[in-house]
Amino acid sequence: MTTRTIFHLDMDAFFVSVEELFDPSLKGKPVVVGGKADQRGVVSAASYAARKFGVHSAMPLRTAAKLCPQAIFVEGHPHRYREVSQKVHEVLQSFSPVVEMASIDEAYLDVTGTERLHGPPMLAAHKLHERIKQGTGLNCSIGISTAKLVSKVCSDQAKPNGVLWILPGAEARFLAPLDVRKIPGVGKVTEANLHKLGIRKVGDLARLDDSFLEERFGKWGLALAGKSRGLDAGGWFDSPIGADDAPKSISHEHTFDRDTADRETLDSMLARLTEMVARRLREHQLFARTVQIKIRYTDFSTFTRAHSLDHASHVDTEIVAEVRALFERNWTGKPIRLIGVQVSNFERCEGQMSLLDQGKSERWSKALAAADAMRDKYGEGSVGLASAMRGRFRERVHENPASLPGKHPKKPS
DNA sequence: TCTGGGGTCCTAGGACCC
DNA sequence: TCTGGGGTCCTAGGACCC
Repeated sequence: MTTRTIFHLDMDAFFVSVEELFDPSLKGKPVVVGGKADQRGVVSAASYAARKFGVHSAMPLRTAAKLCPQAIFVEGHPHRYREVSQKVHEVLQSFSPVVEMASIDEAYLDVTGTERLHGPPMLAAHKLHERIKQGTGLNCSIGISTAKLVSKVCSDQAKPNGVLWILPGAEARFLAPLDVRKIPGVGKVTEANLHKLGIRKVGDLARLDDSFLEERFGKWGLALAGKSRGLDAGGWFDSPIGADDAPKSISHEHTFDRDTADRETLDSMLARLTEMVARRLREHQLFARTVQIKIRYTDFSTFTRAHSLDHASHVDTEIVAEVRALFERNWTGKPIRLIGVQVSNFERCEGQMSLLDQGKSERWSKALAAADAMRDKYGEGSVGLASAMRGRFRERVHENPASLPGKHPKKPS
């Protein structure tokens, strides 16, 4: 096997940079994307100016507001992020055919054997960097090595706006002095567990016996041993770039502004979330067998309850019936902070339906396609199951009484 | 400091089957 | 009468990532 050359490209402060693209006055200022300063929620992204105050992603918005009161808080524009991400993807595809978007703002490229086209790795990376800048107006960082994992760590070390190349054979030496937390997959919990064993640096990890790690951390420990030596060992990192992008689950969830035990509010939210989930199933031409709900109470205790249907479905009414049954059986009646709906266990099929069901489902498919088209044209709120609609109107009334026709006092003119 | 939303992968026990 | 062993599916929970 020849050595591979893997690029990992990561956009710098992606959400913030896109916001700056649309509003250049934000440039250089402390900007926080994720919501208003007093909202329930967490920071999605923070500008480098905001990070100086200790603000970072996943931090509660209210905490960020305390650390940096002068920060500009913006809700964010997911649609714009997707659009720019698509542009990045196009630039990458024009550069190399073997591309995998790992998330909205990062990608892997296998550029093995492109030397004649692009030159040696460092030159190729600078070329790519320039093309991304030209195509999107944004900065990125690029890590280069023989393995996905090392390249990812590399691009992180290269930030902001840099390129870093680890020569073949130097992987372990590069990783050794870094904190174990730098290894993708090692989070708070694993870090703490490793610290308890006196393991702080990747080098400490690399020196241990595989068997020791496997004993303590199972299958994962074995992968960890490989990772610490710069190998794409175990799980996702093992897979070639550009493999299998079919979703394995689809979900939507919602955290209420204030915890609620109101039947109707909860019911309509469940219906709405189910509609969104079912719609995306149809977009992917998938049928789901397993339906799951999620409930989080005021004290943050969180429960999931799942049930598998006897046949796979992507029909709103079928899924919502199961969602309601699960909710009915498992809600304690206490106020709820968050509810969610998830489907999984997908089938791509038309198969195993009775003729009667087929007729029924054909009619349904047509009706649902029409509803989907309506939503595309007039927005997500235009069509819905009856109870989801009730919830929507209630909310509109709540927000803005004047928006409902009839029953409201005439505006003074 | 009071904790979003969308995902992936792993573990583990019990059911069920051969 | 006291109890196998492997494989797979289902369900619940948890760590982690962006």
